[in-house]
Amino acid sequence: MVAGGSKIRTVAEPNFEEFTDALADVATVDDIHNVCVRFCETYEFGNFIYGACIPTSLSRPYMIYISGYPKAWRTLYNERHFVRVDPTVHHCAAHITPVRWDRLTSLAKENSRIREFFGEAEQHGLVSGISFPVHTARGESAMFSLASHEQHERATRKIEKAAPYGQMFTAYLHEAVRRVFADELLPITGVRLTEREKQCLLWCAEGKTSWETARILGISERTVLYHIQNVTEKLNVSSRAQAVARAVSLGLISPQLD
Amino acid sequence: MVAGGSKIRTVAEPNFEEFTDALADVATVDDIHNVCVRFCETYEFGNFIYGACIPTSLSRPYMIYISGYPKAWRTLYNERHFVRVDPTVHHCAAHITPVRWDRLTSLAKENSRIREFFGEAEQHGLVSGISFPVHTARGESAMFSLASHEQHERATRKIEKAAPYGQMFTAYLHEAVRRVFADELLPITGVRLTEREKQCLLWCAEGKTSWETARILGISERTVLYHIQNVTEKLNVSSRAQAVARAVSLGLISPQLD
DNA sequence: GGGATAACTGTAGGATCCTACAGGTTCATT
DNA sequence: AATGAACCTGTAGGATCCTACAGTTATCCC
Repeated sequence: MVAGGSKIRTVAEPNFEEFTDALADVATVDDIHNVCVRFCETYEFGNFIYGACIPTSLSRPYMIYISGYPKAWRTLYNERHFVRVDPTVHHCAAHITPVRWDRLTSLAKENSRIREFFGEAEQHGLVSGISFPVHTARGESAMFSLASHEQHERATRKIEKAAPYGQMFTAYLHEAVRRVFADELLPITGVRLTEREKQCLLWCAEGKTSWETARILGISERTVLYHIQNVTEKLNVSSRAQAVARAVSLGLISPQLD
Repeated sequence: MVAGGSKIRTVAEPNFEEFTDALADVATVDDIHNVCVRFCETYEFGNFIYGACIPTSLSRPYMIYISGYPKAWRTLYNERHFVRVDPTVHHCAAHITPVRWDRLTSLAKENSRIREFFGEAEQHGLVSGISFPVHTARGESAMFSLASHEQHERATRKIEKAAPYGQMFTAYLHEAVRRVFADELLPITGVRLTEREKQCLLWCAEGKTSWETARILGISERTVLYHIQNVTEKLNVSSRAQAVARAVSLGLISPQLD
Protein backbone atom coordinates (compact mmCIF):
# COMPACT_ATOMS: atom_id res chain seq x y z
CA MET A 1 0.00 0.00 0.00
CA VAL A 2 3.02 2.23 0.29
CA ALA A 3 3.55 5.04 -2.17
CA GLY A 4 1.24 4.47 -5.13
CA GLY A 5 3.00 6.18 -8.01
CA SER A 6 5.11 8.58 -6.03
CA LYS A 7 8.88 8.56 -5.90
CA ILE A 8 10.46 8.05 -2.53
CA ARG A 9 13.66 9.85 -1.68
CA THR A 10 15.65 10.14 1.48
CA VAL A 11 16.38 13.48 3.12
CA ALA A 12 17.24 14.88 6.49
CA GLU A 13 14.08 15.87 8.30
CA PRO A 14 14.17 18.07 11.35
CA ASN A 15 12.10 17.09 14.33
CA PHE A 16 9.03 19.19 13.70
CA GLU A 17 7.19 18.39 16.92
CA GLU A 18 9.82 20.36 18.76
CA PHE A 19 8.26 23.52 17.36
CA THR A 20 4.63 22.67 17.98
CA ASP A 21 5.51 21.70 21.54
CA ALA A 22 7.47 24.90 22.05
CA LEU A 23 4.62 27.02 20.68
CA ALA A 24 2.19 25.28 23.01
CA ASP A 25 4.25 26.52 25.96
CA VAL A 26 5.01 30.13 25.02
CA ALA A 27 3.85 32.85 27.39
CA THR A 28 5.31 36.02 25.93
CA VAL A 29 6.01 37.64 22.58
CA ASP A 30 9.72 37.09 23.20
CA ASP A 31 9.15 33.37 23.62
CA ILE A 32 7.33 33.31 20.31
CA HIS A 33 10.08 35.34 18.68
CA ASN A 34 12.66 32.84 19.89
CA VAL A 35 10.75 29.87 18.53
CA CYS A 36 10.49 31.63 15.16
CA VAL A 37 14.23 32.29 15.18
CA ARG A 38 14.91 28.63 15.85
CA PHE A 39 12.50 27.57 13.11
CA CYS A 40 14.17 29.98 10.74
CA GLU A 41 17.64 28.66 11.53
CA THR A 42 16.56 25.04 11.33
CA TYR A 43 15.31 25.51 7.80
CA GLU A 44 18.26 27.72 6.91
CA PHE A 45 16.54 31.04 6.36
CA GLY A 46 18.07 34.32 7.42
CA ASN A 47 14.92 36.30 8.20
CA PHE A 48 11.28 35.87 9.08
CA ILE A 49 8.26 38.00 9.75
CA TYR A 50 4.82 37.28 11.12
CA GLY A 51 1.90 39.66 10.78
CA ALA A 52 -1.70 39.33 11.85
CA CYS A 53 -4.86 41.33 11.30
CA ILE A 54 -7.54 40.76 13.94
CA PRO A 55 -11.04 42.25 13.65
CA THR A 56 -12.27 44.01 16.77
CA SER A 57 -15.32 45.75 18.13
CA LEU A 58 -13.46 49.01 17.45
CA SER A 59 -13.47 50.66 14.06
CA ARG A 60 -9.99 49.44 13.18
CA PRO A 61 -8.65 45.87 13.24
CA TYR A 62 -5.82 45.04 15.64
CA MET A 63 -2.47 44.46 13.94
CA ILE A 64 0.30 42.31 15.39
CA TYR A 65 3.80 41.94 13.99
CA ILE A 66 6.62 39.72 15.16
CA SER A 67 9.63 40.67 13.16
CA GLY A 68 12.87 38.92 12.39
CA TYR A 69 13.46 41.35 9.53
CA PRO A 70 16.15 44.06 9.49
CA LYS A 71 14.92 47.15 11.32
CA ALA A 72 15.97 49.41 8.46
CA TRP A 73 13.72 47.46 6.12
CA ARG A 74 10.78 47.57 8.51
CA THR A 75 11.15 51.34 8.80
CA LEU A 76 11.34 51.82 5.06
CA TYR A 77 8.38 49.46 4.60
CA ASN A 78 6.22 51.58 6.86
CA GLU A 79 7.41 54.93 5.54
CA ARG A 80 6.76 53.98 1.95
CA HIS A 81 3.49 52.17 2.76
CA PHE A 82 4.79 49.07 1.04
CA VAL A 83 1.98 47.04 2.59
CA ARG A 84 -0.22 48.42 -0.18
CA VAL A 85 2.21 47.19 -2.83
CA ASP A 86 3.69 44.02 -1.34
CA PRO A 87 2.44 41.16 -3.54
CA THR A 88 3.01 38.59 -0.78
CA VAL A 89 0.51 40.46 1.37
CA HIS A 90 -2.00 40.53 -1.46
CA HIS A 91 -1.53 36.84 -2.09
CA CYS A 92 -1.91 35.94 1.56
CA ALA A 93 -5.00 38.11 1.96
CA ALA A 94 -6.77 36.22 -0.82
CA HIS A 95 -5.34 32.69 -0.73
CA ILE A 96 -4.70 29.83 1.63
CA THR A 97 -1.70 28.27 -0.09
CA PRO A 98 1.88 29.42 0.38
CA VAL A 99 3.55 31.50 -2.28
CA ARG A 100 7.16 31.31 -3.38
CA TRP A 101 8.45 34.78 -4.08
CA ASP A 102 9.98 33.75 -7.39
CA ARG A 103 6.42 33.06 -8.60
CA LEU A 104 5.63 36.75 -8.11
CA THR A 105 8.34 38.20 -10.31
CA SER A 106 6.02 38.25 -13.31
CA LEU A 107 3.99 40.89 -11.48
CA ALA A 108 7.11 42.99 -11.12
CA LYS A 109 7.57 43.08 -14.87
CA GLU A 110 4.23 44.77 -15.37
CA ASN A 111 4.05 47.02 -12.35
CA SER A 112 6.77 49.54 -11.66
CA ARG A 113 5.83 49.97 -8.00
CA ILE A 114 6.16 46.25 -7.39
CA ARG A 115 9.45 46.21 -9.26
CA GLU A 116 10.65 49.04 -7.07
CA PHE A 117 9.47 47.16 -3.98
CA PHE A 118 11.41 44.00 -4.85
CA GLY A 119 14.46 46.13 -5.65
CA GLU A 120 14.41 47.77 -2.24
CA ALA A 121 13.85 44.41 -0.54
CA GLU A 122 16.92 42.99 -2.22
CA GLN A 123 18.98 45.92 -0.96
CA HIS A 124 18.08 44.76 2.54
CA GLY A 125 19.05 41.15 1.94
CA LEU A 126 15.54 39.87 1.26
CA VAL A 127 15.93 38.21 -2.11
CA SER A 128 14.10 34.91 -2.14
CA GLY A 129 11.58 33.38 0.19
CA ILE A 130 8.16 31.97 0.80
CA SER A 131 5.06 33.33 2.53
CA PHE A 132 2.40 31.32 4.31
CA PRO A 133 -1.15 32.63 4.77
CA VAL A 134 -3.59 31.56 7.42
CA HIS A 135 -7.20 32.55 8.03
CA THR A 136 -9.47 31.71 10.95
CA ALA A 137 -13.18 31.22 11.34
CA ARG A 138 -13.26 34.48 13.30
CA GLY A 139 -12.11 36.43 10.28
CA GLU A 140 -8.55 36.84 11.49
CA SER A 141 -5.85 36.65 8.87
CA ALA A 142 -2.15 36.24 9.36
CA MET A 143 0.96 35.53 7.35
CA PHE A 144 4.42 34.21 8.03
CA SER A 145 7.32 34.75 5.68
CA LEU A 146 10.73 33.13 5.48
CA ALA A 147 13.40 35.05 3.59
CA SER A 148 16.89 34.34 2.32
CA HIS A 149 19.58 36.53 0.81
CA GLU A 150 20.30 33.84 -1.77
CA GLN A 151 19.08 34.09 -5.35
CA HIS A 152 15.90 32.22 -6.27
CA GLU A 153 17.62 29.34 -8.04
CA ARG A 154 19.93 28.60 -5.14
CA ALA A 155 17.18 28.84 -2.54
CA THR A 156 14.59 26.73 -4.34
CA ARG A 157 15.64 23.47 -2.74
CA LYS A 158 15.36 24.68 0.83
CA ILE A 159 12.15 26.57 0.10
CA GLU A 160 10.53 23.41 -1.20
CA LYS A 161 11.79 21.46 1.76
CA ALA A 162 10.50 23.99 4.27
CA ALA A 163 7.11 24.52 2.63
CA PRO A 164 4.97 21.91 4.40
CA TYR A 165 6.59 22.60 7.76
CA GLY A 166 6.24 26.35 7.32
CA GLN A 167 2.58 26.01 6.48
CA MET A 168 1.86 24.01 9.60
CA PHE A 169 4.17 26.11 11.74
CA THR A 170 2.21 29.19 10.69
CA ALA A 171 -1.03 27.67 11.97
CA TYR A 172 0.48 26.79 15.35
CA LEU A 173 2.25 30.14 15.46
CA HIS A 174 -0.96 32.06 14.97
CA GLU A 175 -2.79 30.08 17.63
CA ALA A 176 0.11 30.75 20.00
CA VAL A 177 -0.02 34.48 19.25
CA ARG A 178 -3.77 34.43 19.79
CA ARG A 179 -3.23 32.83 23.21
CA VAL A 180 -0.52 35.25 24.28
CA PHE A 181 -2.59 38.24 23.23
CA ALA A 182 -5.84 36.81 24.60
CA ASP A 183 -5.94 39.02 27.69
CA GLU A 184 -5.06 42.15 25.80
CA LEU A 185 -7.58 41.43 23.06
CA LEU A 186 -10.38 40.23 25.32
CA PRO A 187 -12.09 43.61 25.75
CA ILE A 188 -12.16 44.30 22.02
CA THR A 189 -12.71 40.84 20.56
CA GLY A 190 -14.12 38.82 23.44
CA VAL A 191 -17.51 40.50 23.47
CA ARG A 192 -19.98 38.15 25.10
CA LEU A 193 -23.49 38.19 23.76
CA THR A 194 -26.24 36.48 25.71
CA GLU A 195 -28.23 33.71 24.09
CA ARG A 196 -31.18 35.97 23.39
CA GLU A 197 -28.98 38.71 21.99
CA LYS A 198 -27.41 36.24 19.58
CA GLN A 199 -30.79 34.94 18.51
CA CYS A 200 -32.20 38.40 17.87
CA LEU A 201 -29.10 39.51 15.98
CA LEU A 202 -29.03 36.32 13.96
CA TRP A 203 -32.62 36.73 12.80
CA CYS A 204 -31.85 40.35 12.02
CA ALA A 205 -28.91 39.21 9.90
CA GLU A 206 -31.32 36.83 8.17
CA GLY A 207 -33.42 39.80 7.10
CA LYS A 208 -36.21 39.54 9.64
CA THR A 209 -37.77 42.68 11.08
CA SER A 210 -38.03 43.10 14.83
CA TRP A 211 -41.71 42.24 14.65
CA GLU A 212 -41.03 39.01 12.74
CA THR A 213 -38.25 38.06 15.13
CA ALA A 214 -40.60 38.68 18.03
CA ARG A 215 -43.14 36.26 16.52
CA ILE A 216 -40.40 33.66 15.94
CA LEU A 217 -39.04 33.89 19.47
CA GLY A 218 -42.44 34.27 21.06
CA ILE A 219 -41.68 37.57 22.78
CA SER A 220 -42.79 41.16 22.24
CA GLU A 221 -41.39 43.39 19.53
CA ARG A 222 -40.20 45.77 22.23
CA THR A 223 -38.05 43.04 23.75
CA VAL A 224 -36.39 42.33 20.44
CA LEU A 225 -35.58 46.02 20.13
CA TYR A 226 -34.21 45.87 23.65
CA HIS A 227 -31.84 43.01 22.84
CA ILE A 228 -30.69 44.60 19.59
CA GLN A 229 -30.04 47.78 21.50
CA ASN A 230 -27.92 45.91 24.05
CA VAL A 231 -25.96 44.35 21.21
CA THR A 232 -25.25 47.70 19.58
CA GLU A 233 -24.01 49.01 22.92
CA LYS A 234 -21.78 45.98 23.55
CA LEU A 235 -20.34 46.16 20.06
CA ASN A 236 -19.97 49.91 20.28
CA VAL A 237 -21.87 50.59 17.06
CA SER A 238 -24.69 52.86 15.96
CA SER A 239 -26.99 50.77 13.79
CA ARG A 240 -28.11 47.18 13.48
CA ALA A 241 -26.42 46.94 10.08
CA GLN A 242 -23.11 47.87 11.68
CA ALA A 243 -23.78 45.46 14.55
CA VAL A 244 -24.32 42.67 12.05
CA ALA A 245 -21.11 43.56 10.22
CA ARG A 246 -19.09 43.42 13.47
CA ALA A 247 -20.77 40.28 14.70
CA VAL A 248 -20.15 38.44 11.45
CA SER A 249 -16.52 39.48 11.17
CA LEU A 250 -15.94 38.65 14.85
CA GLY A 251 -17.46 35.24 14.28
CA LEU A 252 -20.23 35.82 16.82
CA ILE A 253 -22.75 34.85 14.18
CA SER A 254 -22.17 31.98 11.78
CA PRO A 255 -24.11 29.93 9.30
CA GLN A 256 -25.38 26.51 10.37
CA LEU A 257 -23.23 23.50 9.50
CA ASP A 258 -26.26 21.25 9.41
CA MET B 1 23.33 28.41 10.75
CA VAL B 2 21.96 24.92 10.25
CA ALA B 3 19.62 23.40 12.80
CA GLY B 4 19.94 25.38 16.01
CA GLY B 5 19.03 23.01 18.81
CA SER B 6 16.88 20.59 16.87
CA LYS B 7 17.62 16.95 16.32
CA ILE B 8 18.05 15.80 12.76
CA ARG B 9 16.90 12.37 11.74
CA THR B 10 16.64 10.63 8.43
CA VAL B 11 13.38 9.34 7.03
CA ALA B 12 11.81 8.48 3.73
CA GLU B 13 9.95 11.49 2.36
CA PRO B 14 7.48 11.14 -0.49
CA ASN B 15 7.67 13.63 -3.29
CA PHE B 16 5.08 16.13 -2.15
CA GLU B 17 5.11 18.40 -5.19
CA GLU B 18 3.52 15.57 -7.14
CA PHE B 19 0.29 16.30 -5.29
CA THR B 20 0.31 20.06 -5.57
CA ASP B 21 1.04 19.75 -9.28
CA ALA B 22 -1.74 17.20 -9.72
CA LEU B 23 -4.23 19.40 -7.85
CA ALA B 24 -3.30 22.35 -10.03
CA ASP B 25 -4.42 20.34 -13.07
CA VAL B 26 -7.67 18.75 -11.91
CA ALA B 27 -10.82 19.52 -13.88
CA THR B 28 -13.46 17.30 -12.29
CA VAL B 29 -14.51 15.97 -8.92
CA ASP B 30 -13.31 12.53 -9.99
CA ASP B 31 -9.83 13.93 -10.69
CA ILE B 32 -9.77 15.39 -7.21
CA HIS B 33 -11.00 12.14 -5.72
CA ASN B 34 -8.20 10.27 -7.43
CA VAL B 35 -5.54 12.64 -6.14
CA CYS B 36 -6.92 12.20 -2.64
CA VAL B 37 -6.81 8.43 -3.01
CA ARG B 38 -3.18 8.60 -4.07
CA PHE B 39 -2.34 10.92 -1.20
CA CYS B 40 -4.07 8.57 1.17
CA GLU B 41 -2.17 5.56 -0.12
CA THR B 42 1.15 7.35 -0.13
CA TYR B 43 0.84 8.16 3.54
CA GLU B 44 -0.60 4.72 4.29
CA PHE B 45 -4.12 5.64 5.34
CA GLY B 46 -7.13 3.56 4.40
CA ASN B 47 -9.79 6.28 4.20
CA PHE B 48 -10.20 9.99 3.68
CA ILE B 49 -12.96 12.53 3.56
CA TYR B 50 -13.11 16.16 2.53
CA GLY B 51 -15.97 18.47 3.40
CA ALA B 52 -16.49 22.15 2.72
CA CYS B 53 -19.01 24.77 3.78
CA ILE B 54 -19.27 27.73 1.41
CA PRO B 55 -21.40 30.80 2.20
CA THR B 56 -23.69 31.92 -0.61
CA SER B 57 -26.13 34.65 -1.48
CA LEU B 58 -28.86 32.12 -0.69
CA SER B 59 -30.09 31.49 2.81
CA ARG B 60 -28.12 28.27 3.20
CA PRO B 61 -24.41 27.68 2.68
CA TYR B 62 -23.31 25.30 -0.06
CA MET B 63 -21.87 22.02 1.21
CA ILE B 64 -19.39 19.89 -0.73
CA TYR B 65 -18.17 16.44 0.22
CA ILE B 66 -15.58 14.27 -1.45
CA SER B 67 -15.66 10.95 0.29
CA GLY B 68 -13.22 8.10 0.52
CA TYR B 69 -15.14 6.74 3.51
CA PRO B 70 -17.23 3.55 3.50
CA LYS B 71 -20.71 4.26 2.10
CA ALA B 72 -22.37 2.51 5.02
CA TRP B 73 -20.65 4.89 7.41
CA ARG B 74 -21.63 7.95 5.39
CA THR B 75 -25.24 6.80 5.42
CA LEU B 76 -25.25 6.19 9.14
CA TYR B 77 -23.50 9.52 9.70
CA ASN B 78 -26.26 11.38 7.89
CA GLU B 79 -29.12 9.40 9.39
CA ARG B 80 -27.91 9.91 12.93
CA HIS B 81 -26.91 13.55 12.32
CA PHE B 82 -23.42 12.78 13.60
CA VAL B 83 -22.21 16.08 12.18
CA ARG B 84 -23.66 17.68 15.31
CA VAL B 85 -21.68 15.32 17.54
CA ASP B 86 -18.48 14.70 15.60
CA PRO B 87 -15.69 16.32 17.66
CA THR B 88 -13.39 16.56 14.63
CA VAL B 89 -15.97 18.79 12.95
CA HIS B 90 -16.22 20.96 16.04
CA HIS B 91 -12.46 21.23 16.27
CA CYS B 92 -12.07 22.12 12.61
CA ALA B 93 -14.86 24.70 12.77
CA ALA B 94 -13.06 26.57 15.52
CA HIS B 95 -9.34 25.93 14.97
CA ILE B 96 -6.69 26.14 12.30
CA THR B 97 -4.38 23.39 13.53
CA PRO B 98 -4.83 19.70 12.77
CA VAL B 99 -6.21 17.39 15.41
CA ARG B 100 -5.17 13.82 16.06
CA TRP B 101 -8.20 11.76 16.93
CA ASP B 102 -6.50 10.20 19.94
CA ARG B 103 -6.42 13.68 21.46
CA LEU B 104 -10.22 13.72 21.41
CA THR B 105 -10.83 10.55 23.41
CA SER B 106 -10.99 12.53 26.65
CA LEU B 107 -14.19 14.12 25.31
CA ALA B 108 -15.63 10.66 24.79
CA LYS B 109 -15.21 9.84 28.45
CA GLU B 110 -17.44 12.71 29.49
CA ASN B 111 -20.03 12.69 26.74
CA SER B 112 -22.01 9.56 25.98
CA ARG B 113 -23.05 10.73 22.50
CA ILE B 114 -19.42 11.27 21.51
CA ARG B 115 -18.51 7.88 23.00
CA GLU B 116 -21.28 6.32 20.96
CA PHE B 117 -20.05 8.15 17.85
CA PHE B 118 -16.49 6.85 18.20
CA GLY B 119 -17.86 3.37 18.86
CA GLU B 120 -19.86 3.37 15.64
CA ALA B 121 -16.89 4.79 13.71
CA GLU B 122 -14.69 1.94 14.90
CA GLN B 123 -17.28 -0.55 13.69
CA HIS B 124 -16.73 0.88 10.21
CA GLY B 125 -12.95 0.64 10.37
CA LEU B 126 -12.35 4.28 11.31
CA VAL B 127 -10.26 3.94 14.44
CA SER B 128 -7.41 6.42 14.39
CA GLY B 129 -6.70 9.40 12.22
CA ILE B 130 -6.09 13.09 11.87
CA SER B 131 -8.24 15.98 10.64
CA PHE B 132 -7.03 19.16 8.99
CA PRO B 133 -9.07 22.36 9.05
CA VAL B 134 -8.81 25.23 6.62
CA HIS B 135 -10.56 28.59 6.49
CA THR B 136 -10.52 31.23 3.79
CA ALA B 137 -10.84 34.99 3.76
CA ARG B 138 -14.24 34.55 2.11
CA GLY B 139 -15.59 32.76 5.14
CA GLU B 140 -15.39 29.30 3.60
CA SER B 141 -14.37 26.48 5.88
CA ALA B 142 -13.30 23.00 4.95
CA MET B 143 -11.74 19.95 6.52
CA PHE B 144 -9.85 16.93 5.34
CA SER B 145 -9.53 13.77 7.41
CA LEU B 146 -7.25 10.77 7.06
CA ALA B 147 -8.34 7.60 8.80
CA SER B 148 -6.82 4.24 9.62
CA HIS B 149 -8.21 1.00 11.01
CA GLU B 150 -5.15 0.63 13.22
CA GLN B 151 -5.24 1.45 16.93
CA HIS B 152 -3.97 4.85 18.03
CA GLU B 153 -0.60 3.64 19.31
CA ARG B 154 0.25 1.80 16.12
CA ALA B 155 -0.84 4.67 13.88
CA THR B 156 0.91 7.48 15.74
CA ARG B 157 4.10 7.30 13.74
CA LYS B 158 2.46 7.65 10.36
CA ILE B 159 0.06 10.29 11.61
CA GLU B 160 2.95 12.42 12.80
CA LYS B 161 4.76 11.89 9.55
CA ALA B 162 1.76 12.83 7.44
CA ALA B 163 0.74 15.85 9.49
CA PRO B 164 2.64 18.67 7.74
CA TYR B 165 1.91 17.25 4.30
CA GLY B 166 -1.75 16.74 5.11
CA GLN B 167 -2.06 20.31 6.34
CA MET B 168 -0.61 21.72 3.15
CA PHE B 169 -2.43 19.21 0.97
CA THR B 170 -5.71 20.38 2.50
CA ALA B 171 -5.03 23.97 1.46
CA TYR B 172 -4.25 22.99 -2.14
CA LEU B 173 -7.16 20.57 -2.13
CA HIS B 174 -9.62 23.25 -1.11
CA GLU B 175 -8.36 25.69 -3.72
CA ALA B 176 -8.70 22.93 -6.33
CA VAL B 177 -12.26 22.21 -5.24
CA ARG B 178 -13.04 25.91 -5.38
CA ARG B 179 -11.74 26.04 -8.95
CA VAL B 180 -13.67 22.97 -10.10
CA PHE B 181 -16.88 24.27 -8.56
CA ALA B 182 -16.29 27.85 -9.69
CA ASP B 183 -18.81 27.76 -12.53
CA GLU B 184 -21.47 26.08 -10.48
CA LEU B 185 -20.97 28.43 -7.56
CA LEU B 186 -20.59 31.60 -9.60
CA PRO B 187 -24.28 32.62 -9.54
CA ILE B 188 -24.53 32.21 -5.78
CA THR B 189 -21.10 33.35 -4.62
CA GLY B 190 -19.72 35.38 -7.50
CA VAL B 191 -22.02 38.36 -7.04
CA ARG B 192 -20.41 41.39 -8.62
CA LEU B 193 -20.97 44.70 -6.91
CA THR B 194 -20.05 47.91 -8.72
CA GLU B 195 -17.56 50.29 -7.16
CA ARG B 196 -20.28 52.66 -5.94
CA GLU B 197 -22.35 49.81 -4.55
CA LYS B 198 -19.37 48.58 -2.55
CA GLN B 199 -18.65 52.05 -1.24
CA CYS B 200 -22.23 52.64 -0.15
CA LEU B 201 -22.50 49.23 1.49
CA LEU B 202 -19.13 49.64 3.20
CA TRP B 203 -20.11 52.95 4.79
CA CYS B 204 -23.40 51.39 5.78
CA ALA B 205 -21.49 48.57 7.47
CA GLU B 206 -19.46 51.26 9.22
CA GLY B 207 -22.64 52.60 10.77
CA LYS B 208 -23.20 55.61 8.54
CA THR B 209 -26.72 56.60 7.56
CA SER B 210 -27.60 57.10 3.92
CA TRP B 211 -27.46 60.85 4.43
CA GLU B 212 -23.96 60.67 5.95
CA THR B 213 -22.75 58.37 3.20
CA ALA B 214 -24.15 60.81 0.64
CA ARG B 215 -22.10 63.63 2.22
CA ILE B 216 -18.98 61.44 2.25
CA LEU B 217 -19.32 60.38 -1.37
CA GLY B 218 -20.52 63.80 -2.54
CA ILE B 219 -23.78 62.52 -4.02
CA SER B 220 -27.43 62.81 -3.05
CA GLU B 221 -29.04 60.74 -0.32
CA ARG B 222 -31.43 59.37 -2.94
CA THR B 223 -28.53 57.96 -4.92
CA VAL B 224 -27.15 56.17 -1.88
CA LEU B 225 -30.56 54.60 -1.33
CA TYR B 226 -30.53 53.62 -4.98
CA HIS B 227 -27.19 51.81 -4.69
CA ILE B 228 -28.16 50.07 -1.46
CA GLN B 229 -31.35 48.95 -3.13
CA ASN B 230 -29.38 47.49 -6.05
CA VAL B 231 -27.17 45.65 -3.59
CA THR B 232 -30.13 44.13 -1.75
CA GLU B 233 -31.53 42.95 -5.09
CA LYS B 234 -28.21 41.45 -6.21
CA LEU B 235 -27.72 39.69 -2.90
CA ASN B 236 -31.32 38.58 -2.82
CA VAL B 237 -32.01 40.02 0.63
CA SER B 238 -34.65 42.21 2.21
CA SER B 239 -32.83 44.68 4.45
CA ARG B 240 -29.51 46.47 4.55
CA ALA B 241 -28.57 44.57 7.70
CA GLN B 242 -29.00 41.30 5.84
CA ALA B 243 -27.11 42.71 2.87
CA VAL B 244 -24.21 43.57 5.15
CA ALA B 245 -24.27 40.09 6.68
CA ARG B 246 -24.09 38.44 3.25
CA ALA B 247 -21.49 40.83 1.94
CA VAL B 248 -19.21 40.31 4.93
CA SER B 249 -19.50 36.55 4.92
CA LEU B 250 -18.97 36.46 1.13
CA GLY B 251 -15.87 38.60 1.56
CA LEU B 252 -17.28 41.41 -0.60
CA ILE B 253 -16.51 43.83 2.20
CA SER B 254 -13.37 43.63 4.29
CA PRO B 255 -11.53 45.72 6.84
CA GLN B 256 -8.57 47.79 5.67
CA LEU B 257 -5.13 46.25 6.04
CA ASP B 258 -3.52 49.66 6.29
C1' DG C 1 -31.82 41.29 52.64
C1' DG C 2 -29.14 43.70 49.03
C1' DG C 3 -26.91 43.65 44.65
C1' DA C 4 -26.06 42.13 40.11
C1' DT C 5 -27.64 40.15 35.88
C1' DA C 6 -30.68 38.61 32.34
C1' DA C 7 -35.01 38.73 30.38
C1' DC C 8 -39.03 41.04 29.63
C1' DT C 9 -42.64 44.92 28.45
C1' DG C 10 -44.93 49.50 27.51
C1' DT C 11 -45.47 54.42 25.29
C1' DA C 12 -44.04 57.83 22.15
C1' DG C 13 -41.78 60.81 18.86
C1' DG C 14 -38.40 61.66 15.60
C1' DA C 15 -34.95 59.52 12.44
C1' DT C 16 -34.18 56.46 8.96
C1' DC C 17 -35.28 53.03 5.79
C1' DC C 18 -37.92 50.79 2.06
C1' DT C 19 -40.57 50.96 -2.08
C1' DA C 20 -42.94 52.69 -6.03
C1' DC C 21 -43.31 56.14 -9.42
C1' DA C 22 -40.65 58.92 -12.88
C1' DG C 23 -36.87 60.72 -14.98
C1' DG C 24 -31.82 62.20 -16.44
C1' DT C 25 -26.37 61.72 -18.14
C1' DT C 26 -22.20 59.43 -19.56
C1' DC C 27 -19.62 55.95 -21.68
C1' DA C 28 -18.39 51.81 -24.06
C1' DT C 29 -20.02 48.30 -27.15
C1' DT C 30 -22.68 46.56 -31.00
C1' DA D 1 -27.59 54.93 -34.07
C1' DA D 2 -28.95 51.81 -30.66
C1' DT D 3 -28.28 49.16 -26.61
C1' DG D 4 -26.88 48.31 -22.13
C1' DA D 5 -24.49 49.41 -17.89
C1' DA D 6 -23.29 52.40 -14.41
C1' DC D 7 -24.37 56.42 -12.28
C1' DC D 8 -27.31 59.98 -10.90
C1' DT D 9 -31.73 62.51 -8.91
C1' DG D 10 -36.50 63.73 -7.29
C1' DT D 11 -41.20 63.06 -4.59
C1' DA D 12 -43.93 60.65 -1.34
C1' DG D 13 -46.05 57.52 1.93
C1' DG D 14 -45.84 53.79 4.90
C1' DA D 15 -42.77 50.57 7.45
C1' DT D 16 -39.22 50.12 10.49
C1' DC D 17 -35.76 51.59 13.46
C1' DC D 18 -33.69 54.26 17.26
C1' DT D 19 -33.90 56.41 21.68
C1' DA D 20 -35.58 58.14 26.02
C1' DC D 21 -38.36 57.39 29.97
C1' DA D 22 -40.37 53.96 33.02
C1' DG D 23 -41.11 50.05 34.79
C1' DT D 24 -41.64 44.12 36.33
C1' DT D 25 -39.92 39.40 37.24
C1' DA D 26 -36.68 35.67 38.18
C1' DT D 27 -32.31 33.93 39.48
C1' DC D 28 -27.90 33.70 41.52
C1' DC D 29 -24.38 35.21 44.80
C1' DC D 30 -22.60 37.69 48.78
